[in-house]
Amino acid sequence: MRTVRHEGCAACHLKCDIYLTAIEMQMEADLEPIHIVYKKHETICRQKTLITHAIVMLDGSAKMYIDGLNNKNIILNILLPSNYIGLLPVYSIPESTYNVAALSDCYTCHIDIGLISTLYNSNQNFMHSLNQAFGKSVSAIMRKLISLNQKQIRGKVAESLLYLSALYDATRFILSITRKELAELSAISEENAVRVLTEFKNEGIIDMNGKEITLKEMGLLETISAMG
Amino acid sequence: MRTVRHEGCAACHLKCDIYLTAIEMQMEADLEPIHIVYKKHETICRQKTLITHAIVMLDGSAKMYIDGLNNKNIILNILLPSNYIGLLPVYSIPESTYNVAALSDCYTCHIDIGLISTLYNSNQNFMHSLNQAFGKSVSAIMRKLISLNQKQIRGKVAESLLYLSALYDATRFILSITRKELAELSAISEENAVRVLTEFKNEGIIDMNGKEITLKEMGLLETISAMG
DNA sequence: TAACAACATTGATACAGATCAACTTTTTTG
DNA sequence: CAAAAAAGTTGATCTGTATCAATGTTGTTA
Repeated sequence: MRTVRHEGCAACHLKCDIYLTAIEMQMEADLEPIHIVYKKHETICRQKTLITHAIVMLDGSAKMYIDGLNNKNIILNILLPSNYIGLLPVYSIPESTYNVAALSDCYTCHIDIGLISTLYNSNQNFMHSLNQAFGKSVSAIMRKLISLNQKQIRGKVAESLLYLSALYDATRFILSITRKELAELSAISEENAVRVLTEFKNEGIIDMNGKEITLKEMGLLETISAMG
Repeated sequence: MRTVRHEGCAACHLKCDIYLTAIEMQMEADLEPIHIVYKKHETICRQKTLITHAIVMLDGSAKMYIDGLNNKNIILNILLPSNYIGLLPVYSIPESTYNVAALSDCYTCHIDIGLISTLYNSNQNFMHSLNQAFGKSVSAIMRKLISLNQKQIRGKVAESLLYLSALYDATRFILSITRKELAELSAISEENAVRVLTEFKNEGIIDMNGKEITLKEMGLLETISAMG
């Protein structure tokens, strides 16, 4: 982890609503953003700790996950640039309900949560954009509740592959996560994640060598995911 | 289902924030509340349908649940008087992500969602109270995600019993749900729900005859729930 | 670049929980 | 109030998935 002095924040301007809103409200001087670089594997946010800053992803990718019972975590989603971390206090949740860890080196910008709340309360557009993001994550979690509970492993893996495909907006992509993490994203064991991948490969549904994966039969994957 | 003409709404005044806020904002005249009585088993809110009104529970109890894959639903929680249904549009989710069905005859009050949004936008206290409720439900769902995924059946049933105990604020209560619904609340099969209940009874952890349940060893139940 | 750690893969085994089946009890309703 | 439907119960069986074990591969670092 490396703290970088704020120098203009060109990146933030491009990647986050907070800046635009602060400027609009003539509160840019209050921002005092802190840029922090996290190395791969470092923890960016720890479950059950007090949230003092909202964090904007500027570069890199990270996993959002919750602690499971026997060291078995569940990955909720993958965070990419312009995603926010730590908005929960706006909704009266002072402590984080999830962890975030860097999947690659991550450039982030931290902004005092009190200022976020002020902007939220005084700017309706900003409020709506945060509410929308929050609302989306709620419906996403509900979907996940169903799939993790009722789909079997092939359906879960298919869903994860489709999720990653949508995330990278490509049917051929380099897996940014390990097999173990793919398993955590699907809430199954690592061994079964591998097994299903090879099954899919043998069935011609995907191509795979190492970290590079190509989804060949999107329709089939969607069926497998939907049927469970 | 029976629609009742609005006559003063004394019950609503007592049971909901919306009224107090509307009065404060001098918008009481805009409320146009509709009182609807649902009979046991009737659907109050259907997943994937457009939400036009917020609904306040005035009397009775209902289950909030999501459609599973093979007609296997998951009950998220039980709703009691003063609980709200259908606030999602405030967070830019136009369609319901869940169903609500009456567990007993339910007296409800429907209020146009547009008015709720207006109140939300113009009154910070109201906004905070809705945000707080929304935030709480998010953390509750996250907890459920873990428990439904990683606990085994004894842990799940113990958790459900503790949930009901907290809900009714009593260690001895009449189960308002069937065994099948207890199973859906725990995301296990009906048969296993019954089996675990009899196990708990034989082990002296609970007392049970028919619908009446007494939690005798709260500490033990908490351990079982926490351990999985 | 050698040594070690992390990651990936495959097969064999064990087990928790779903499903099936048969039956009893309670509740609903014509 | 009788008949039918819904709810509750128990045992036997089946199956999907976790776990264990062994081994290969890739990546990291001293």
